Amino acid sequence: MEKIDVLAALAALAQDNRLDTFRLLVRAGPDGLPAGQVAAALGLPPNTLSFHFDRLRQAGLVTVRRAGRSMIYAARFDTMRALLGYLTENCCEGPPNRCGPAGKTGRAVILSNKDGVA
Amino acid sequence: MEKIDVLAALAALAQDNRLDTFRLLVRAGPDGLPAGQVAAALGLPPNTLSFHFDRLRQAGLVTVRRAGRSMIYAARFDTMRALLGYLTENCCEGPPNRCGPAGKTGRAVILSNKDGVA
DNA sequence: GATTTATTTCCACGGCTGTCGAAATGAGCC
DNA sequence: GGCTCATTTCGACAGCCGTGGAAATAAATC
Repeated sequence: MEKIDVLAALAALAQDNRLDTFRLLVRAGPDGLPAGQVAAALGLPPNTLSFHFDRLRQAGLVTVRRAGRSMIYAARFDTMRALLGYLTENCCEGPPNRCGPAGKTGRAVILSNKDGVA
Repeated sequence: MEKIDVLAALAALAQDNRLDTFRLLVRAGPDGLPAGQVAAALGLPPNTLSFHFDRLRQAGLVTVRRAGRSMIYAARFDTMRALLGYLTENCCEGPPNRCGPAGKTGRAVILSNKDGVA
Protein backbone atom coordinates (compact mmCIF):
# COMPACT_ATOMS: atom_id res chain seq x y z
CA MET A 1 0.00 0.00 0.00
CA GLU A 2 1.40 3.36 -1.05
CA LYS A 3 1.65 6.24 1.33
CA ILE A 4 -0.83 8.29 -0.65
CA ASP A 5 -3.42 5.53 -0.30
CA VAL A 6 -2.76 5.33 3.40
CA LEU A 7 -3.33 9.08 3.70
CA ALA A 8 -6.59 8.79 1.79
CA ALA A 9 -7.82 5.94 3.98
CA LEU A 10 -6.83 7.70 7.19
CA ALA A 11 -8.50 10.93 6.09
CA ALA A 12 -11.61 9.01 5.15
CA LEU A 13 -11.84 7.39 8.57
CA ALA A 14 -10.88 10.52 10.50
CA GLN A 15 -14.38 11.93 10.48
CA ASP A 16 -17.13 11.17 12.92
CA ASN A 17 -19.95 10.32 10.53
CA ARG A 18 -17.68 8.42 8.19
CA LEU A 19 -16.16 6.34 10.96
CA ASP A 20 -19.67 5.48 12.15
CA THR A 21 -20.70 4.66 8.62
CA PHE A 22 -17.74 2.42 8.06
CA ARG A 23 -18.15 0.65 11.38
CA LEU A 24 -21.77 -0.01 10.55
CA LEU A 25 -20.80 -1.53 7.21
CA VAL A 26 -18.12 -3.62 8.86
CA ARG A 27 -20.65 -5.06 11.25
CA ALA A 28 -23.07 -5.64 8.40
CA GLY A 29 -20.47 -7.87 6.79
CA PRO A 30 -19.65 -8.40 3.12
CA ASP A 31 -23.27 -8.20 1.98
CA GLY A 32 -23.35 -4.54 2.92
CA LEU A 33 -26.32 -2.27 3.44
CA PRO A 34 -28.46 -0.04 1.25
CA ALA A 35 -27.65 3.67 1.59
CA GLY A 36 -31.05 4.49 2.96
CA GLN A 37 -30.70 2.00 5.76
CA VAL A 38 -27.39 3.54 6.79
CA ALA A 39 -28.93 7.01 6.62
CA ALA A 40 -31.76 5.89 8.86
CA ALA A 41 -29.43 4.20 11.33
CA LEU A 42 -27.17 7.22 11.65
CA GLY A 43 -29.80 9.92 11.26
CA LEU A 44 -28.08 11.66 8.37
CA PRO A 45 -29.72 13.42 5.42
CA PRO A 46 -29.26 11.35 2.28
CA ASN A 47 -27.23 13.90 0.38
CA THR A 48 -24.81 14.34 3.26
CA LEU A 49 -24.36 10.62 3.54
CA SER A 50 -23.85 10.37 -0.19
CA PHE A 51 -20.98 12.82 0.17
CA HIS A 52 -19.36 10.67 2.83
CA PHE A 53 -19.89 7.45 0.90
CA ASP A 54 -18.06 9.06 -1.97
CA ARG A 55 -15.08 9.79 0.24
CA LEU A 56 -15.02 6.27 1.54
CA ARG A 57 -15.29 4.90 -1.95
CA GLN A 58 -12.50 7.10 -3.30
CA ALA A 59 -10.35 5.89 -0.44
CA GLY A 60 -11.09 2.33 -1.46
CA LEU A 61 -12.79 1.53 1.82
CA VAL A 62 -16.20 0.62 0.43
CA THR A 63 -17.75 -0.82 -2.71
CA VAL A 64 -21.12 0.01 -4.23
CA ARG A 65 -23.49 -2.05 -6.28
CA ARG A 66 -26.96 -1.28 -7.43
CA ALA A 67 -29.90 -3.43 -6.42
CA GLY A 68 -33.13 -2.16 -7.88
CA ARG A 69 -33.33 1.46 -6.83
CA SER A 70 -31.12 0.95 -3.82
CA MET A 71 -27.39 1.43 -3.75
CA ILE A 72 -25.73 -1.16 -1.57
CA TYR A 73 -22.52 -0.20 0.14
CA ALA A 74 -20.15 -2.72 1.67
CA ALA A 75 -16.88 -2.42 3.57
CA ARG A 76 -13.70 -3.45 1.80
CA PHE A 77 -11.87 -5.56 4.31
CA ASP A 78 -8.87 -5.99 2.08
CA THR A 79 -8.17 -2.25 2.12
CA MET A 80 -8.63 -2.10 5.85
CA ARG A 81 -6.26 -5.00 6.31
CA ALA A 82 -3.70 -3.26 4.10
CA LEU A 83 -4.05 -0.08 6.13
CA LEU A 84 -3.49 -1.93 9.37
CA GLY A 85 -0.51 -3.64 7.83
CA TYR A 86 1.05 -0.36 6.83
CA LEU A 87 0.45 1.25 10.20
CA THR A 88 1.84 -1.75 12.01
CA GLU A 89 4.96 -1.91 9.90
CA ASN A 90 5.67 1.79 9.55
CA CYS A 91 4.24 3.42 12.61
CA CYS A 92 4.64 0.87 15.32
CA GLU A 93 8.09 -0.55 14.95
CA GLY A 94 10.73 1.24 16.87
CA PRO A 95 14.00 -0.63 16.57
CA PRO A 96 12.29 -3.52 18.38
CA ASN A 97 8.61 -4.19 17.66
CA ARG A 98 6.52 -2.07 20.01
CA CYS A 99 3.02 -2.84 18.87
CA GLY A 100 2.66 -6.58 19.01
CA PRO A 101 -0.22 -7.98 21.11
CA ALA A 102 0.49 -5.75 24.11
CA GLY A 103 3.62 -6.99 25.74
CA LYS A 104 5.15 -9.23 23.12
CA THR A 105 7.99 -6.92 22.16
CA GLY A 106 11.09 -7.84 20.31
CA ARG A 107 9.47 -9.69 17.46
CA ALA A 108 11.50 -8.84 14.39
CA VAL A 109 9.61 -7.52 11.37
CA ILE A 110 10.82 -6.41 7.99
CA LEU A 111 11.02 -2.63 7.68
CA SER A 112 10.97 -1.37 4.11
CA ASN A 113 11.19 2.29 3.22
CA LYS A 114 10.34 2.51 -0.44
CA ASP A 115 8.16 5.54 0.28
CA GLY A 116 11.30 7.33 1.31
CA VAL A 117 10.72 9.10 4.58
CA ALA A 118 13.95 11.01 4.91
CA MET B 1 -9.73 3.96 23.65
CA GLU B 2 -12.72 6.24 23.09
CA LYS B 3 -14.00 7.02 19.66
CA ILE B 4 -13.13 10.70 20.02
CA ASP B 5 -9.52 9.79 20.71
CA VAL B 6 -9.47 7.50 17.71
CA LEU B 7 -10.75 10.34 15.54
CA ALA B 8 -8.08 12.66 16.88
CA ALA B 9 -5.33 10.14 16.22
CA LEU B 10 -6.59 9.35 12.73
CA ALA B 11 -6.87 13.03 11.86
CA ALA B 12 -3.38 13.62 13.18
CA LEU B 13 -1.92 10.89 11.00
CA ALA B 14 -4.01 11.74 7.95
CA GLN B 15 -1.68 14.48 6.81
CA ASP B 16 1.40 14.06 4.69
CA ASN B 17 3.91 15.98 6.77
CA ARG B 18 2.58 14.64 10.04
CA LEU B 19 2.65 11.05 8.88
CA ASP B 20 6.25 11.55 7.78
CA THR B 21 7.06 13.20 11.08
CA PHE B 22 5.51 10.41 13.07
CA ARG B 23 7.17 7.70 11.02
CA LEU B 24 10.50 9.38 11.55
CA LEU B 25 9.95 9.46 15.29
CA VAL B 26 8.88 5.83 15.28
CA ARG B 27 12.09 4.85 13.57
CA ALA B 28 14.05 6.98 15.97
CA GLY B 29 12.68 4.91 18.81
CA PRO B 30 11.74 5.92 22.34
CA ASP B 31 14.60 8.38 22.73
CA GLY B 32 13.01 10.60 20.11
CA LEU B 33 14.55 13.43 18.14
CA PRO B 34 15.03 17.18 18.64
CA ALA B 35 12.57 19.29 16.66
CA GLY B 36 15.32 20.86 14.61
CA GLN B 37 16.58 17.51 13.45
CA VAL B 38 13.11 16.53 12.27
CA ALA B 39 12.74 19.87 10.52
CA ALA B 40 16.04 19.33 8.73
CA ALA B 41 15.18 15.76 7.76
CA LEU B 42 11.80 16.69 6.31
CA GLY B 43 12.71 20.13 4.98
CA LEU B 44 9.98 21.95 6.85
CA PRO B 45 10.14 25.48 8.28
CA PRO B 46 10.31 25.28 12.07
CA ASN B 47 7.05 27.08 12.72
CA THR B 48 5.15 24.81 10.37
CA LEU B 49 6.62 21.76 12.02
CA SER B 50 5.78 23.17 15.42
CA PHE B 51 2.17 23.37 14.33
CA HIS B 52 2.19 19.73 13.31
CA PHE B 53 3.94 18.60 16.48
CA ASP B 54 1.18 20.27 18.40
CA ARG B 55 -1.44 18.29 16.56
CA LEU B 56 0.39 15.06 17.15
CA ARG B 57 0.82 15.91 20.80
CA GLN B 58 -2.84 16.81 21.28
CA ALA B 59 -3.73 13.49 19.69
CA GLY B 60 -1.49 11.76 22.22
CA LEU B 61 0.81 10.42 19.54
CA VAL B 62 4.00 12.09 20.72
CA THR B 63 5.61 13.33 23.91
CA VAL B 64 7.90 16.31 24.36
CA ARG B 65 10.65 16.97 26.80
CA ARG B 66 13.13 19.79 26.95
CA ALA B 67 16.85 19.15 26.72
CA GLY B 68 18.78 22.39 26.91
CA ARG B 69 17.34 24.58 24.22
CA SER B 70 16.13 21.66 22.17
CA MET B 71 12.70 20.14 22.40
CA ILE B 72 12.83 16.40 22.02
CA TYR B 73 9.81 14.71 20.50
CA ALA B 74 9.21 10.99 20.75
CA ALA B 75 6.51 8.68 19.42
CA ARG B 76 4.02 7.25 21.88
CA PHE B 77 3.82 3.61 21.00
CA ASP B 78 1.12 2.94 23.56
CA THR B 79 -1.29 5.28 21.78
CA MET B 80 -0.45 3.79 18.43
CA ARG B 81 -1.03 0.32 19.80
CA ALA B 82 -4.39 1.41 21.21
CA LEU B 83 -5.35 2.89 17.85
CA LEU B 84 -4.48 -0.31 16.05
CA GLY B 85 -6.45 -2.25 18.61
CA TYR B 86 -9.52 -0.14 18.09
CA LEU B 87 -9.32 -0.35 14.32
CA THR B 88 -8.81 -4.08 14.42
CA GLU B 89 -11.72 -4.68 16.74
CA ASN B 90 -14.18 -2.17 15.33
CA CYS B 91 -13.31 -1.80 11.69
CA CYS B 92 -12.02 -5.16 10.67
CA GLU B 93 -14.37 -7.69 12.15
CA GLY B 94 -17.26 -8.62 9.99
CA PRO B 95 -19.21 -11.42 11.61
CA PRO B 96 -16.09 -13.59 11.24
CA ASN B 97 -12.71 -11.93 11.69
CA ARG B 98 -11.60 -10.52 8.35
CA CYS B 99 -8.37 -8.82 9.20
CA GLY B 100 -6.23 -11.43 10.88
CA PRO B 101 -2.74 -12.05 9.43
CA ALA B 102 -3.94 -12.19 5.80
CA GLY B 103 -5.81 -15.41 5.37
CA LYS B 104 -6.42 -16.54 8.90
CA THR B 105 -10.12 -15.74 8.98
CA GLY B 106 -12.64 -17.11 11.37
CA ARG B 107 -10.72 -16.36 14.55
CA ALA B 108 -13.28 -15.23 17.09
CA VAL B 109 -12.70 -11.88 18.78
CA ILE B 110 -14.74 -10.02 21.33
CA LEU B 111 -16.77 -7.22 19.80
CA SER B 112 -17.85 -4.59 22.29
CA ASN B 113 -19.93 -1.60 21.34
CA LYS B 114 -19.79 0.74 24.28
CA ASP B 115 -19.31 3.68 21.89
CA GLY B 116 -22.72 2.88 20.55
CA VAL B 117 -22.68 3.02 16.81
CA ALA B 118 -26.34 2.81 16.01
C1' DG C 1 23.89 41.95 30.15
C1' DA C 2 24.40 41.04 25.25
C1' DT C 3 24.50 37.53 21.61
C1' DT C 4 23.51 33.34 19.47
C1' DT C 5 20.71 29.22 18.88
C1' DA C 6 16.30 26.47 19.16
C1' DT C 7 11.68 26.65 19.17
C1' DT C 8 7.21 28.59 19.71
C1' DT C 9 3.49 32.10 19.22
C1' DC C 10 1.02 35.42 16.50
C1' DC C 11 -1.14 36.78 12.39
C1' DA C 12 -2.89 36.48 7.84
C1' DC C 13 -4.30 34.01 3.76
C1' DG C 14 -5.98 30.59 0.23
C1' DG C 15 -8.05 26.26 0.02
C1' DC C 16 -10.43 22.33 1.46
C1' DT C 17 -14.27 20.18 4.40
C1' DG C 18 -18.79 19.09 6.16
C1' DT C 19 -23.45 20.36 5.85
C1' DC C 20 -27.85 20.86 3.78
C1' DG C 21 -31.78 22.74 0.63
C1' DA C 22 -33.19 22.16 -3.92
C1' DA C 23 -33.15 20.07 -8.22
C1' DA C 24 -31.85 16.15 -11.13
C1' DT C 25 -31.22 11.28 -12.20
C1' DG C 26 -32.53 6.30 -12.11
C1' DA C 27 -35.46 2.42 -11.34
C1' DG C 28 -39.61 0.13 -10.33
C1' DC C 29 -44.81 0.17 -10.56
C1' DC C 30 -49.49 1.29 -12.15
C1' DG D 1 -46.58 7.60 -20.11
C1' DG D 2 -47.17 9.18 -15.31
C1' DC D 3 -46.03 8.46 -10.49
C1' DT D 4 -43.33 7.22 -6.56
C1' DC D 5 -39.22 5.95 -4.14
C1' DA D 6 -34.00 5.90 -3.54
C1' DT D 7 -30.06 8.23 -4.27
C1' DT D 8 -27.02 11.55 -6.35
C1' DT D 9 -25.61 16.15 -8.14
C1' DC D 10 -25.52 21.11 -7.71
C1' DG D 11 -24.85 25.29 -5.31
C1' DA D 12 -23.92 27.93 -1.37
C1' DC D 13 -21.88 28.84 3.08
C1' DA D 14 -19.44 28.82 7.63
C1' DG D 15 -15.49 26.92 9.58
C1' DC D 16 -11.31 24.49 9.94
C1' DC D 17 -6.58 23.34 7.90
C1' DG D 18 -1.90 23.85 6.35
C1' DT D 19 1.39 27.22 5.34
C1' DG D 20 4.91 30.64 6.27
C1' DG D 21 6.72 35.50 7.56
C1' DA D 22 7.70 38.06 11.58
C1' DA D 23 8.15 38.62 16.32
C1' DA D 24 8.47 36.58 20.96
C1' DT D 25 10.26 33.32 24.35
C1' DA D 26 13.81 30.23 26.39
C1' DA D 27 18.31 28.69 27.27
C1' DA D 28 23.23 28.41 26.66
C1' DT D 29 27.61 30.97 25.97
C1' DC D 30 30.51 34.90 26.24
